[in-house]
Amino acid sequence: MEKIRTRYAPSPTGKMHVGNLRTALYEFLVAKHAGGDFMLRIEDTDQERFVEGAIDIINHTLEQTGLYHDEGPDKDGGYGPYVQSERVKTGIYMKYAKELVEKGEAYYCFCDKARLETLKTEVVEGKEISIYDKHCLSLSKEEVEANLAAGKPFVIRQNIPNEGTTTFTDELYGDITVDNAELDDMILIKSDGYPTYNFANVVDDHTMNITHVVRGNEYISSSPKYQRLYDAFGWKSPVYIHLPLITDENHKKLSKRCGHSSFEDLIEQGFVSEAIVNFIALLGWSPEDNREIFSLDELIKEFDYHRISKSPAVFDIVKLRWMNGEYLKAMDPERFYEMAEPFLKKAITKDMDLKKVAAMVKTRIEVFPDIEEMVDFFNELPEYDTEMYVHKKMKTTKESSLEVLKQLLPVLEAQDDYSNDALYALFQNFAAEHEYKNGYVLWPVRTAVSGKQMTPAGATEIMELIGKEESLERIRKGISLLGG
RNA sequence: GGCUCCAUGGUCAAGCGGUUAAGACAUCGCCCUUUCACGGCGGUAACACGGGUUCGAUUCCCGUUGGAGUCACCA
Repeated sequence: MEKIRTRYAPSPTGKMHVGNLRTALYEFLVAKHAGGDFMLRIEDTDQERFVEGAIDIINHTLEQTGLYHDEGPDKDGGYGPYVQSERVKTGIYMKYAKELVEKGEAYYCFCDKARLETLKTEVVEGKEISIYDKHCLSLSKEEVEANLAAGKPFVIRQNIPNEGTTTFTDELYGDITVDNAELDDMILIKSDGYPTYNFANVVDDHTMNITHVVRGNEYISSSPKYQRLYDAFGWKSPVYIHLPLITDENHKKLSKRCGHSSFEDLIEQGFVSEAIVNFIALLGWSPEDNREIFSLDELIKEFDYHRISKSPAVFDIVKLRWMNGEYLKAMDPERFYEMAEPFLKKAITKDMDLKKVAAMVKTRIEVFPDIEEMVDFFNELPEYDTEMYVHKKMKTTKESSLEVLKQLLPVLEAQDDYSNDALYALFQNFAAEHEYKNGYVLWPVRTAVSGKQMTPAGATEIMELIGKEESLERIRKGISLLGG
């Protein structure tokens, strides 16, 4: 059995789209599950769309997500170069294109833009549709030579017959057959001498010995053309695995507009890479059991590509948030603190034990930016409505709260130990003495001391953190707000 | 519009001829609790429709409808 080789072949055009990341992940998983090799190849044949720094983003993202490659621009495995613009220089694409021309499977085309324009007839949803009319196929060898000699710009097109059908096989979708008449004579070599993606992809996958081609569903309709290329060369076609699309909540292809379409967006929004990887792994694939939390290593172990589904999946950010929360809860406290620190410092400028605050918040947030709103009251008592003192279950009212707070004030003033335990004991005693329920006294205290409807901690923990002076001040403020 | 693909709750999804049609997120309720959250328990909620095939269809076939993708000198 030959060793499985997959490749991730991104174009350096900007951020890492989550769809692309999922493709990379599945390619990685398909290879690694079978002990195969995962390769990185940069497809930069479109100089116009090239974005400076995009290759760094690709490398950085792969590193951050743990999708290490066995071969790539930085790791020669004997199949290099691994960047298409460098491969162009070796003449490989032109060589193979000419081979096709000789076989009659491709031909030179000298049609200019203006003529091509006239071929565009139908306009559907703003898109012009055209099929090349094989005009240049009828050129004689002499005419072609003459044009070439005259330095006339040319492209090389694939020659697809108008009759018959073409079939290719996808591992998931089975056999897919289309009429050849539907297939356009696509351009293999552009007038700038660069190959198109369509051509370079086939040539490279074959020459780099790729066994499994894993790619997005959007390529399914051009796959028959690639199949014809393999057949024309007499090459064995790879195993195709087309992945279902990832869509937004409107079931449309994920776009930049939705704000969380790229890995970078997600990281910026406070998600951790492990959670992102875990989540997108489950977008279009499910394990045999009901497990949902997977490390990358566990995914490698469990990933059977036959269980990839065929229907598109909505990218549900709400579920991602939940999953991220699960990762945060399970995270090593040290690492959590490190990552939470910037957000804590943004909300709390006073001197305070931030590690304790971090611990409070760890099990209650889903993404890091949640922290700010949750802890800002530590820094400064917010304006609040005295209605918050009213709690049905605790049986507190504004009046009862005022009463309790007033009774408590001297006791708290006399208290020097403001540790959580000591304070809690104090409140319990106080409650017992006055035959109050715990909540009856703790609710107003917590409200006074936090000014918030909900807090990541109880009254006593809050008081321990802000200290005696600040606690007393806030309670006095409460008393005065309540009219006492 | 042509072609291709897809179709189980709001979402991710299991199922691969006979099931009370799993599970997770979300949602709702209860419990726990010094509030909220966490956690625990429970509830609501799905096989798009119509024909076949079959003793029996969510499952197989055909059609309808719906959705998506694609139709570049972009990938």
